[in-house]
Amino acid sequence: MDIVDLSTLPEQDTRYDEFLRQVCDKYEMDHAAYAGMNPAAGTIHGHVTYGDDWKAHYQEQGLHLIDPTLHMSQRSIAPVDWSRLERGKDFQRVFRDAHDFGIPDQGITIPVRGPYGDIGLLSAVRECSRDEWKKLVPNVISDLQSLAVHIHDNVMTSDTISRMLYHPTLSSRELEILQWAAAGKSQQDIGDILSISHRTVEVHLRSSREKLNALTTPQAVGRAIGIGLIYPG
Amino acid sequence: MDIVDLSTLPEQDTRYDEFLRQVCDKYEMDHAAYAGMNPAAGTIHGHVTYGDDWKAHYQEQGLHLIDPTLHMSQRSIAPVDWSRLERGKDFQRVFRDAHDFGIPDQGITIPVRGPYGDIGLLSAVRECSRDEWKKLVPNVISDLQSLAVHIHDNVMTSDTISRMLYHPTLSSRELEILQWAAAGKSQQDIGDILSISHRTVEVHLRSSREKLNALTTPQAVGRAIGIGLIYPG
DNA sequence: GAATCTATTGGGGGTTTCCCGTAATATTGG
DNA sequence: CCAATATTACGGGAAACCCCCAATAGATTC
Repeated sequence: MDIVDLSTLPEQDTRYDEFLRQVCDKYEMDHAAYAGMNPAAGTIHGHVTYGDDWKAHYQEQGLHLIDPTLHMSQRSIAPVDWSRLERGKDFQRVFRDAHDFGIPDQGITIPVRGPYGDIGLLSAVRECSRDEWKKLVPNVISDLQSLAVHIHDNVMTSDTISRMLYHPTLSSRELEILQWAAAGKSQQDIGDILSISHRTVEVHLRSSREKLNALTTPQAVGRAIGIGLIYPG
Repeated sequence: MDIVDLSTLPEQDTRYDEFLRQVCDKYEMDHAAYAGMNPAAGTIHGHVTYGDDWKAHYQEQGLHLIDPTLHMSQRSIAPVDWSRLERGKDFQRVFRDAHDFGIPDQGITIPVRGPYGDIGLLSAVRECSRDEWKKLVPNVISDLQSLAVHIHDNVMTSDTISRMLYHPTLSSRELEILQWAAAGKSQQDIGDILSISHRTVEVHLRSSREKLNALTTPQAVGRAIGIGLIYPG
């Protein structure tokens, strides 16, 4: 999964970066970041107010693969305060590096999910005392929640992103066969059910995997269910 | 997809209903409703401040199958103001019935999604002039957004729901391995990751299949995601 | 009409999964 | 405490799956 820095795209205007800077100003944050991803499409894209040096380092090192703020937020419904993250190996790695670039480990990430498996993460960080932080968060969390929805909604409906996060369109045959696979049928079974060769079934499963960016059929079934394309058998 | 009225469950406390009533009071709404659904698991459950007569009518007529507020919100990231709904056949049907029970067609629904394909919808309605409504919404939308996340997070992590979605108990090892399978890893990969033999991995997958009553691993992954034991990789 | 996409079937061959065993340790219940 | 059950672990062999290739027919698009 590669990172795409949207600010480097020629056709991309800078309103998102400005938007994030305004968020910082208004809510007394040092930095703000938005990351959008679609596991099914295998994409990550982001806007940040961090310096270019940190952005470069983050991408070069592939820190997005281990970043605990991303991992945790992807599995949460509610906002995640970074103080609640596990202080594991990955945490040490990412935040030690971040510290070198002057980025604090005090922050919050708000996850927003769309209907196609897309996830938007709005993060805000601030270097200050623990007490100060604990007073600040309750006052801004509600607004940040709304802003997170707003920015993710905008990003997902913009042409630039929808081209990148194209949600997979499986053919009716592919969906039909994937649905039978989710129902526990073997390729041979499905072939018998649909009166086609099990070879053909395998072809459709393969194209389904490719479209869903899945390595295996179990993963494809999981993705398809997560997106709502099929139902659990 | 059947509806489950959580308030009728004996072991269910009434804090959600109280919560909704407080939302009404604080934000000057006539009624508030929360609906949680998991298309993957095929369940809908809800709390409402509407009268029992409307609840009964809604369930008897199966209005949830055509309710445009549900349909629209399921596909939206941002809150949906009911004034933006298409005035189609289904709309007429549902809101004509609702009107007979004293429920206005002026409202807003806020969708929240969790990592398992679960969707929470917080709706609030108020009978008032269009102008009044347009002034009210911007003032409360941010708070309602937060509340929607809060209530959905609570419902999804509550024991009540997990008891309703029949829950096989998979061992931590089985869940761990099933999660990796959902992430597209092969048995060999998983064995390497966990430093065990790929044979052992297969045994855990087999017992997972048995517990989930699944014939194949893709089906087991689908079931586990539908139940919320693991998340789509 | 040509190009493109989808659905279909097939061969050959390597890889993975699955079912059959065995067995040590852990946990639970009488 | 001991017995029953569950969990963890490993291996051989058969079955299923997955990937490479090619080929035909129908529908859609340009």
